Amino acid sequence: MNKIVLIDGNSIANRAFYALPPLSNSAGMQTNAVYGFTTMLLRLLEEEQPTHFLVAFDAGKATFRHQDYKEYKGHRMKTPPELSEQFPLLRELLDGLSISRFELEGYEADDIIGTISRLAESQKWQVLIVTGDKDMLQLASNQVTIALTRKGISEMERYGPAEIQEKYGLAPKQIIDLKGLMGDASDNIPGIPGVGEKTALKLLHEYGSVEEVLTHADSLKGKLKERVTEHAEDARMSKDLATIFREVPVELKLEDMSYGGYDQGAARELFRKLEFKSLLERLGDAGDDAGSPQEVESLQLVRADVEGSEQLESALERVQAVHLEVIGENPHEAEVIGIALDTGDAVYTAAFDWLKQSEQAASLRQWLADAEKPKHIYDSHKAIVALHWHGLSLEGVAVDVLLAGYLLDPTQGDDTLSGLSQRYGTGWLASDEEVFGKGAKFKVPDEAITANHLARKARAVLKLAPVLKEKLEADGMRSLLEDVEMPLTRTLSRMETTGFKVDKAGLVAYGQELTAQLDTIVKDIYAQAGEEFNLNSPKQLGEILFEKLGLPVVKKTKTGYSTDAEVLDKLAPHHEIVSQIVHYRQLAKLQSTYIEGLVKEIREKTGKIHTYYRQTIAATGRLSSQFPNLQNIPIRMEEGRKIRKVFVPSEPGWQVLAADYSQIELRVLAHISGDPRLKEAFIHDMDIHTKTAMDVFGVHADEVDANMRRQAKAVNFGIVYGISDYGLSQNLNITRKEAAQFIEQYFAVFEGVKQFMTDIVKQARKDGYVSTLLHRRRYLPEIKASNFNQRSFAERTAMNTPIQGTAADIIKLAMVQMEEKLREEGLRSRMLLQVHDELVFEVPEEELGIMKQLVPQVMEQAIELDVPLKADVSYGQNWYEAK
DNA sequence: AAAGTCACG
DNA sequence: ACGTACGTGACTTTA
Repeated sequence: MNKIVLIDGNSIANRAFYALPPLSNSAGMQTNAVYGFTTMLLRLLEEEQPTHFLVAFDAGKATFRHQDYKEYKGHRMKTPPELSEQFPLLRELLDGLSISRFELEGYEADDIIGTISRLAESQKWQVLIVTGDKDMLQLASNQVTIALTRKGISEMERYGPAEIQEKYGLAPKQIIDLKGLMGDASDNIPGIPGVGEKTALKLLHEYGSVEEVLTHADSLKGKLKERVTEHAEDARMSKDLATIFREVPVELKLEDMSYGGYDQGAARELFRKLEFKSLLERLGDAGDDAGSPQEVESLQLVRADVEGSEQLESALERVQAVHLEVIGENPHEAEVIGIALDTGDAVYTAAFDWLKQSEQAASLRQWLADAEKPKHIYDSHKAIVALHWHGLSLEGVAVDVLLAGYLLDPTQGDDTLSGLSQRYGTGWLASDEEVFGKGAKFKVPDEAITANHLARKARAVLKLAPVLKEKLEADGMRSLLEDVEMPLTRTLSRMETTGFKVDKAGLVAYGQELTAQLDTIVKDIYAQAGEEFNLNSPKQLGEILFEKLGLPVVKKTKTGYSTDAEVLDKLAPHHEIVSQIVHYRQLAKLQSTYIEGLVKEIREKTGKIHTYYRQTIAATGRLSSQFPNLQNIPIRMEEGRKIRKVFVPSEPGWQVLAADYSQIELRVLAHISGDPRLKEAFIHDMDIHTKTAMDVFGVHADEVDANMRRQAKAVNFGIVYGISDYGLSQNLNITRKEAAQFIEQYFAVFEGVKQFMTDIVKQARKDGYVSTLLHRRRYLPEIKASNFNQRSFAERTAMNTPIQGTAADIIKLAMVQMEEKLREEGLRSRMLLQVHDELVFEVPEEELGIMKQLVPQVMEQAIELDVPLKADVSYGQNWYEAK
């Protein structure tokens, strides 16, 4: 069957113009409307596969409508020149892509489209009209669908008669009556004053048409009756104006609109001229056509939920890759919309509802949950968590290509499936952004399009898995993936779905205390400032401090005065207000992030907070925590630390148990550097900062005062961070010279550490990367930069990453082993959190004895180093007490 | 969306 | 001479 796509050229160009940033070519000519138009064209060509295609434009200023009503479109703003000068380009583009276009003096694009759609309908063609103009809905029929752009242009909503009925309760024809009653300010169509969409719909639902409404004007009440009677003529005229004229003398024949694809060479030349880089890439510039979207391999696609559940059942044993489409960032509240399974021969797709509920999907659900059925996947973590909340489980992950990609290069920018496919050359895959849109424009497209995209994702996973696995093997990270990261995914999922019980009332009560305190402080600050201002605005605060009160400017930011804690600290002696501001900042932080923020994250049903750990974010191999971040709950200041009191066990009589590694990073450093003195210190389990002070200052233990220990501690931090005299001087508030001396003294004593630092930088320069104990890698291309800053940064990173990363490796090992132990021993205790060097559990009373012995033991024995690892354990009624 | 700030290890 | 300590996430204001 023939299918024609009709585009309302002016409408779409307008939308694109206003929706997109003002992109321009090197000649300074704005091209955003053409660009937006082009991406839409390409998408329609690909997704609709039309046999015919036409773009209609408005022509001339006056149309037949102006003869009836001079003010028609009277108030409309002039088309800005930045847009009107894009129309010639647009025409050129359409010609270049062999897409027919049409315009006719005296008629608008919608009249042309109305006429052509009528002709196409009479030939029993399928018609898709693309526009931003709701008036066009009047053309909808069984054969004619209207795609309305929403907000931008990437999002389209399709309307047939059924959708119009659903949305307005009207037949397509009645759209004209709707407009007749309510008018249209943008076209300067009056309608009946005071009648908006609500009233108009009510009237139409009752009487059906403008004429009938007018006939029954007498039975209306009050003001409405008055208005309808008075403006009857306006209504009739408005309806006329809104009626699309479907008898335009279009000399073009339907056959003239046939579309048979475009010439790639011509398109390339056009895109080059217009400087559409991303579109050129899609075409595969530089003569490389392999990855262009027009030439993707065809897939044998079976919609298991609608046509082939039996086929799938018999194919299940051969499925190699699975893709679950999870919508949303937070898997604890995410929607799963569909699944795709790839055997290598065919891809089977299904809507999630079917997977979740259909009897036909029972064997598929079993297969998903079967640890003995290996399956490749992208982001098993997200899938496992999202599925959990729907009562489904996923086991038997063979290769998680997201994890594999992360290990191969944790700092690569784009770790989406599409990005990985491109990087590893396994074929072109549309990005989710292209298919779904992003931000406010995000929308799940039609089922067919979605199924296709999901299928292609499953295929992308299938192709990537062996490639990435081989690379991992070559780089010595197969075990890191299979024995650490993938098992950890399951452990994390369990921790997250278990969640941490929170005393909501306690949180709210503390919030009220803070509100009262904040109130007082704010008033005080305003009084001292002599005016009220937005304390949360660094800009306004800066004006008060540095202009009104004349305090010295310590530091500037890109945009103005700096007012951060360090600056305020220096300003404190100058004015009383400063310490108040510091206090305000502290409490405001608690209130917004840790009271209000956390309250929002408590699940109604369970009274728990479920964080989501991200396993593929940190460049060093650490985890990160989101929604909410439970790795940065206050502890350093007592006021903040109190927050931890609301984190309680989920069962009565249970306790919170926490165990943290003592000095794990310096112990790791002792191990990998082999420095004898550092090793010695840990073998004798000495206080490392005191020991450092003794060695650096050359004094006895009893001669180390608090200040010396503090300075030594800062030096140790500096060592771990990749030391620089400048950084240390900043931290200790001393001169760079003094800092440099400290460092020199340190290196004189800890020669092994010094050696390690120089070696690791050399190695990074030679190999281009540094590694952790478990062979985790981080590439540091900037280690060769000529820019001092870039290079220095890379050098510090080279020193820090093996330390921080190895510590991350170790606690990951401990977590996996801990989970195993709990299962083996049949313990009911549950692991809840990881905070980089700390694990938190909830423990039944009767397991307290075993757990306070077992947890540190597992942590300490997770791996054997040249120095002992040490973990301290504590427990209490809540997280605060476990200190 | 970026910048500034601050919470944690 | 150069001028930053390493790694994260959340909130608020502002452009």
